[in-house]
Amino acid sequence: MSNIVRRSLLVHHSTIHLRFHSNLTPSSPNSNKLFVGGLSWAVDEKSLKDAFSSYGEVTEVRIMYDKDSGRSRGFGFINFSKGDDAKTAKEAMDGKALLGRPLRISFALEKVRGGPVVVPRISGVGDVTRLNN
DNA sequence: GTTGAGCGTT
Repeated sequence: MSNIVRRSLLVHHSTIHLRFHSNLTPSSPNSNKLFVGGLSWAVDEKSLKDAFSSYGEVTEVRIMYDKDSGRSRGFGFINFSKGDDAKTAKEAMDGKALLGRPLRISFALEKVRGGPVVVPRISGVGDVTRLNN
């Protein structure tokens, strides 16, 4: 009888270990940067800074605007001087409404340009003999 | 004139 050809999945899963920041749930006040979402399209940096500067010293407030329309994308970033204040502001303003729209605050992911980019080193794939050494 | 979850440039 015909034998069911077993799919030889001997390809393992390679040894690609994608290491993220090992923190998929940024609930740690280790970062002083807060991600603010759910912002109204009428909210500006001044309003945010004015609303968050009351909980701590805001050193940086950045709202992402669209390059086509020039309207705010509805999210921004707030940089506090202390992570503790950021956590306080987060726990304090998260869920609250600003300009008629509820805010969604969470710790921002450190997007660093030219940061520690983890290069997946593929090993055991073909006869790749040290192409990257 | 609109829309509605998300993660950004100097």
